[in-house]
This record gives sequence, structure tokens and C-alpha cells, in this order.
Amino acid sequence: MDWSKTLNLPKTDFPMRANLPQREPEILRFWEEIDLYRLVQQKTAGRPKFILHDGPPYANGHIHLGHVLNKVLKDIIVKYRSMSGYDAPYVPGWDTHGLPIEQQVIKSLGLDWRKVGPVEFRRRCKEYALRFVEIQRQEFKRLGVRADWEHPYLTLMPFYEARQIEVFGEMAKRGYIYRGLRPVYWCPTCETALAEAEIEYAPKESPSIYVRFRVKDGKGLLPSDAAFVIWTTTPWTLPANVAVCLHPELDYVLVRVGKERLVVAEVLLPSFLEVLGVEGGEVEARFKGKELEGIVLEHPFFERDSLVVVDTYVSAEQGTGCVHNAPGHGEEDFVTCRRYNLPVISPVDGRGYFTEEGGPFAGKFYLEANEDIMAELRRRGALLAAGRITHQYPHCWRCKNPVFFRATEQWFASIDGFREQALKAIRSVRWIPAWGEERIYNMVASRGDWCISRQRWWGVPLPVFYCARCGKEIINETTIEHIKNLFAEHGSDIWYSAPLEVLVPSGLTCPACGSKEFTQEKDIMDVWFDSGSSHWAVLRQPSPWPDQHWPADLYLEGSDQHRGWFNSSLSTAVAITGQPPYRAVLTHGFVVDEEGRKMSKSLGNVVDPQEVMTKLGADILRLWVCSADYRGDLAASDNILRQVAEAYRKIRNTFRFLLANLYDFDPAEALPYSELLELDRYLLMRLEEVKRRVLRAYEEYEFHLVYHSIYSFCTVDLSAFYLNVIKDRLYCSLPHARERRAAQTVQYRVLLDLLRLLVPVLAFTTEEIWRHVKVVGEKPVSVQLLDFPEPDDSLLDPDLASRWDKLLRVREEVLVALEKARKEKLIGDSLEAKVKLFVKAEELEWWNAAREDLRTICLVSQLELLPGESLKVEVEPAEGQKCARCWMYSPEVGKDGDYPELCPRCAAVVRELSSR
RNA sequence: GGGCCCAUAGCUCAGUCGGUAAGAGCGCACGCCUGAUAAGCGUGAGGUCAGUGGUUCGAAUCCACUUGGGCCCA
Repeated sequence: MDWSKTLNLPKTDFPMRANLPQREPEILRFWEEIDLYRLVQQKTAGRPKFILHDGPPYANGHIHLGHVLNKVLKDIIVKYRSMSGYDAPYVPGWDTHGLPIEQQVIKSLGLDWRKVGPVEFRRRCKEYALRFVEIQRQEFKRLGVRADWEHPYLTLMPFYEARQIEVFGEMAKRGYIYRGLRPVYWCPTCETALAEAEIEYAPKESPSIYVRFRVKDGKGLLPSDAAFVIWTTTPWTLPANVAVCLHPELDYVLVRVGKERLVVAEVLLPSFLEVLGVEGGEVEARFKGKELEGIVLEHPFFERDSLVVVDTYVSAEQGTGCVHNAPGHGEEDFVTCRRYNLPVISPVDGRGYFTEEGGPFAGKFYLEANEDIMAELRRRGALLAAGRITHQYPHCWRCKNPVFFRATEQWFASIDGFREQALKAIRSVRWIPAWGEERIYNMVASRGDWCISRQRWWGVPLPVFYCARCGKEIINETTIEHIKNLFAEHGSDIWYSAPLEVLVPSGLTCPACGSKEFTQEKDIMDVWFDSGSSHWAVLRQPSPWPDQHWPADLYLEGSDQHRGWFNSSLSTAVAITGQPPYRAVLTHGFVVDEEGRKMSKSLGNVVDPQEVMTKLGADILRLWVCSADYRGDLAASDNILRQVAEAYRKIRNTFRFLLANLYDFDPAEALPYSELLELDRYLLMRLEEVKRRVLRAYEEYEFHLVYHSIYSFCTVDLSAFYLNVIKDRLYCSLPHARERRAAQTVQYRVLLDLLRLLVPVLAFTTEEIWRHVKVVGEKPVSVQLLDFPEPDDSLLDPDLASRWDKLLRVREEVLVALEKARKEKLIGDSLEAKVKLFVKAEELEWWNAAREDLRTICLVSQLELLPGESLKVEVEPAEGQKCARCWMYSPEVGKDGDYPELCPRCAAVVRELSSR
């Protein structure tokens, strides 16, 4: 007789193996068909809004793990909010202008951007950007991210560009925009000014030279044959030298070295003498740097003076403590020399070649001029020492070539104009984690003015005209309004395609000279100005995204954006509204490898999300994001993903088992709490605790706690405990038996609660599970249309908790004893055992009342309680025969005439079944 | 060189205001089961809480420094 046919064994179509790479695309198609985003928005309409404003990724290249981390975190938050009482519309965006795209277009199309002209060149850039917008859109969708993918915002949209012009106009109106000659980072290869954000530091070998500057007027302090010694690694900047800078508080000495009398910082004298290879060095006089201020020196090879100046940035760690200053080629030099009204000499052109101002070096590429200049110094005996040095030097982030400072006409946003307001705004924002506040505060407090002009084509033009006669720049409400409207209608391409009379508002006259002839600005805006205007373009109403509001409730990006997007957005918002564009800012760390090192092609430790999706599935990536604490760096490797995949299988299989045990359960038949067994109530209490912990974790953006709580509940509470222990009830009882329905009631509740709590994380799998869930009443078409479970105080019972904690502690003792018996070959399956439990005599009554519960959770056939000294467990073989149906041992087996193989319980069940 | 951050078993994480001998799961080893079966269960071995010094009756926890790593800047 095959008694298994009389059992209620689990039954389900839900597959054990996920096969996510195949199944996920089907589910994506389903979401498209039902237009899930729209359905959710319809459902949540009218609720309070939660606006997560998407930071636009750059439309260049395929997505990497960093994108995955960022977009999945956003998706988790949006889904959590829309299941928890909010209306959380999510408009994705892309950053589509800028140098990297220009360079890709030049490289991949072999396009000579000087020849095709701006209109055609910009058309190609736009095509390129849109191609990658489409690629990334598909890749983001593939991750299961729910967004308004059909209506994203792109920084190249005419509406967006018009709003950006508005931002510029508002800032100009408040006097925050100015034009000035300043040294800026300049890339001679790309022929453009670069923002600080576009600079990378890399090792570079440079000359290291010590140069003598003779005293022309020692102001009575220094003899006429004295000289200062400067140290520099950029000989080519010497033609632009106008000063030598000392630290005001540092001690300087006049020393005799051979026939020379030289001035250097005292602390640096030993290292300086070592470089010269000279012994001794007799100190003749000693001065504070500030005492020497105003002494006049001779330029080493030009007929020009060089002034001794002082500033506190001078370092006493390297060189001579005397710093050669060329205000046209250095930020600090510029600032110092401006105080002394010294001229800004800038003898190098945009391609890096010396101009006529460079005298004998005219026509030389600046780096090649190093040799000529050193030769000139040597000829004049001014070169005291020369060597080579490898140091960290700024390079262009795109072309990787060295850059330099060059004084040029640039457009700036004055940070000083609104710095105090910005700092105050920072204090009013919630920064998550909290240390983000200090970080951005220090940055804003110390940053210089923002150079917003770029000598490029792929971007939003600076909306400025110049008087053709007197050169006066013209930005006013009329011109801004006119240009804004033109851009809104035609896009900024019109700046390059339309004649000037279309661009200039009719009737415009120069306020300075009255001329009616104008020229237009050729520079475009820094891309950080583009993305930094997104809050105004997208959130400010009315806009093509009417469900947004200003300010955003949350910005969420990597911690590098404290200086990037958080900063540029804050600047534009504070400048034109006085308020921050976000109420809260959440940052995550960076993806690193298992050893904590950054991912790089050269290290060969890059994990490709496309590959993970093809091999394991997007839900594995999503679970990975959720499993780790994103406040620090996130480690990713094959090993770590394998572990996440294992955890996924465990969670999936737990759901499968729940579904399988509910195959004949009608949720309408769920039993009330009062009719459940104590074990059932205990489990529901555990569920309640987990639920609360998970809800709190979502609310506090601590998603790794969501993962660990749920995973641990599946493993420890469900799989190893409850689900294992209730099998006898589920399988062996009559189908409609109350105790069986009780176990199903609990499992159904667990299923629905866990399922909903996991929807923001396991986007695909929860949808798949949902298709196998029966509900009372109308069933929503997607699991994402459900709401989160809410706390239920009625499930908490402290007395029950303490009683069962006690039982579970004893269970652990019993399991150890059973394992020992198994080792001794006394038993195999735990049902083959009888447990003798010795407890204190005075507690015997309490334990006897719990005897059946204890036997059940230990999964043994018999459990006997005996008085003893202290808790002790003994194991012996179970009495009687094994029931062929439920596999429990009982002395009663064999006593039933009809069913001699069965225990009395099973005999009764089978008798009832066969009588139907 | 400066600002901010991270460091608890091989991996991912707990560890409340400083307080019994530092916890979980996975992985691993060794078993059990074959009615969750390309599943399920049990037991066990793994830790100088990065290091050093300090505060304290007592430190994974507080302070200082060091090392390694990350982001941003110079």
C-alpha cells in the first residue's frame, strides 16, 4: 500500500529553478502591456507626493555596476513610497551635452569638427547622445526599474534648454554672472577651459630647476650682489614671471655659497645645499619673509622687474621657500599678484604655443620651450641646479594630456554673491548619512568662483551679445526672454543656424554707445550648469512633467556628487530662489572589488552587469544592492554574487514551499487568531517582529537590514523551524482539519506579508509569485499595485514569547543530544528517537503542560519528562513500530484491525477518507 | 598635502547609554533524510573586533596616532 496517496503533500506549478535570464524579459513585456507605471500612478493619485528627482547619468557608454547600484536604490525607494501611502512619480533623466560626447563623435565618426561646422557637428552629437539614451533606457528597464520611461527629461530638449537660459538670466539679473580674465585650467589638446571636475591628477615627469633672481633694489636690507633662489617644475612659465612670493612668517637667510650670496628659507637650506652639492653655507643675515616684501628683483632673462611679495600658501616643505609667480599661469599666483596690482602676462595661445609676447620663444610649444628656457638660464648663469622630478600633475579627464593654467576671458558665476545663503541652505537639508553635511559645507565654504564658459560647440550657448562697436556685453531681460523663447521653440541649434537679426531682439541698442550692431557669444555653458538646472527645468511647474513639484523630496547619487550635481544644483537654486532644491540628499559609496579596491580594467576586477543579467538575472543584482550597506563602499565579485544567488534560491524556495502547501487553501477559509495553535501564534509574532523591523529599515533607508531580516526569517524561523515542524499537521491530517487550516492560515499570511515587503527589492520574482497567489475578491493585475502590510499589535503577546523562548532553548539542547545519538548509530531520522528530558521537580508540571508542543518542535516520536537535578537530555530508540503513513513510532501501531500498519491517528484519518 | 568616510569570522551583516565568556546567516567540514528532492534538516570548526597607545573598575564601543582602502580636492 502506498500511503502517500492519502497524504496532503505539497503541490505547485511554481518552479524551483528561477531561470531568471529567460523569465525576466517575459515579465518586462507584461509590465509594458499593462502599462504598469501608469496603473501605479492612477492608483496612487491624490496621495501626498514623494518626489525623487533623478540625477541624469551621462549619455555615453553602456551602464556599469555603479549605475545599477544607483538606479536600483532609487527604484527601491520609489516602490516603497508608492506602496506606503505616497504618490511617487519617477521621471528619469539624461545628461546629453558636453565634451565626452564631442570627443566620441570626433573619434568614432572621424569627424573634423573644424570643417563640418557647428550645425552639422551638433546634429551628430545629438544623434550620438540619443543613441546612448536609448541603450541605457533599455538597460535600466532590464533591471526592473519602474519609471516613466516614455517621458524622460533630456538636457538637450528645447524646453529644458529654455529653462536653463532662464536660470542663467535670473542669475545675471541678480549680478552673479560676470566676465573676467583669469587663469583657468586649459587643455591645449582640446583647446578648451576645463572645470575642476574635469581634471584628473596623474604622475608626470617634469624638470626640477633652481633659478637665481638678482636683487635690483635691496631696500637697504640686502646687498646689491645678493639673489633670491626659486624652485620650479615649469620653466616655461618663467617668461610670465612678475613676482617672487615668500611666506610672511617664515625665516629666510642670506647665505654665502661660493661666490654667491643667496636668499632661501632657513628650514630648506640643508636640502638646498645638498641639491647644489655644496658644503657649508655661511649664514650672513636672517629675515622674516614679510621684512623682505617690496624688494625688487631682476627677471632672469627679460628686461623686466620681479617684485618680492608675500602670501601664506607658500610651503616650507619643498624647494626654497621662494615661489616664482606667474599670475597668467597659476591660480594662487593670480590671487596674490592681483593684490600687488601686478600685470597678468599670458604669452601662450590656446594650442599651447608661445605668442609674440613670448619673445625669443614665440612659436614654440610650451613644453618644448622648457629646454630653450633652461639653455637661456644656463647661458646667463642663472640656472643653479637642474634635475628631473615625477610628481602628481593635472591632466585633462578626456584626452589624458597634461593641462596648464592660462589667463583667458571667461564667464563666471560668483559664488561669493550667495555663499552665505548656500551655507545656510545646506544646514536646512537632511543629509543621509549625516556626515554628507560637513562634506558639502566645507566644499561650498572654500570653493572659488564657478567658471561656466567652455570654448566648445556641444552645449547650451551662453546667451550673450556684444556691442560690435564698443565691445560691451549685453545681457538683459529682453535678450534673455527673446533667446529663451527661440530656444523653447527651436532648440539651441538656432544659435548656430539663424542669422543674428533673428537672435537679437528687435530694437536692441547698446546701452553704452547706442550702437545697433552686435556680435554673439561663441562659448557654451559648462555641462554642470545643464544638470545643475534640472530642478528648475523639470520640477518647476508648469512643465512637461506636471506631476513633479519643487523642491524635490530626495536626491540620491554617489558621494562624488557632493562636489558635482548636489553642488551645482544647490548653487543655481540658491542663486535664483534662496532655497535648496532638495529636502534630503542620500549618498551611496562606490563599487569596489572583494579586496576593497576600485574596479578598473587594468586590475581585471570589473564585474559587468550585462553579463550578470545574462547568467544570473536582474533580481540577483537587485538583491546584491539590497544586501550590502551602501553607506560605505560596495564590494562585488563572482564570489559575492554567487553567495547572493544562493540566498535568492533560499528565499525563492521558501516561497515555493508556502505556495505548495496552500494548493487547496481558500483564503476565505482563513481561521481567526483565536483558533490558531500556540505554535502558529508564536510564528505570527515572529512575523510581526520581522515586519516591523523591515518597515523601519525601509523608512530609514537601511535596506541591508531589510535583506538580512527577511532572509534570516526565511532560513531560521520558517525553513528550519516552523515549516519543518508543521509538516505532520499539513500532510497527515484530514484536508479540512482545523489544525491543518490553522497552519495554512499562518502560511498564507506569511506569504502575503513577505511578498509585499519584498516587492521593492525582488521586482521580477515577486511578480512571478503573485501569479500563483489566490486572493479573496478582485486580484490586482500586478503585485506592485498592492500596499505594504501594516503593523498589527494584536499579534504581539509577551507571555507567549517568553514561554516559547524557553521551549526553543530546550529544543537546541535536544537537537545536540539527537546528533550525538545519530553519531552513535542509535538513530537516523529524529522520529526514530524517544527523548527523556530531566527537569527540576518543581518545574515538572509546567513542562508537562508543554510536553506535546515540545515533542512536536523536536520532531521526535516520544518525549518523556522526568524529575532531575537540572536540565538533562537522554535519547533512546522510540517505542513501538513505525507508522507506515506518518512515519512516527508508536506502541499502538498494529492494534487497529483494518489498518495494522498505521498508528491510531492515521487509521482514523484513512477510515474517514475511505468512507467518503 | 587638505576635507569627508570605511575597517567585527572566507563572504554579507547584528552588536542599544561603554558592562556577563563577541552574535546571525551563508560558505566550509562531518552527518541525517529521501513525502520541499538540481530540495530539506542537524552538528561542528572558524574572530588579537585593522594596529599601537590612552581614558576607565571595565573598551568592538570613547580619545589620539598609525596602517590599509574609498570619494572629493590641492
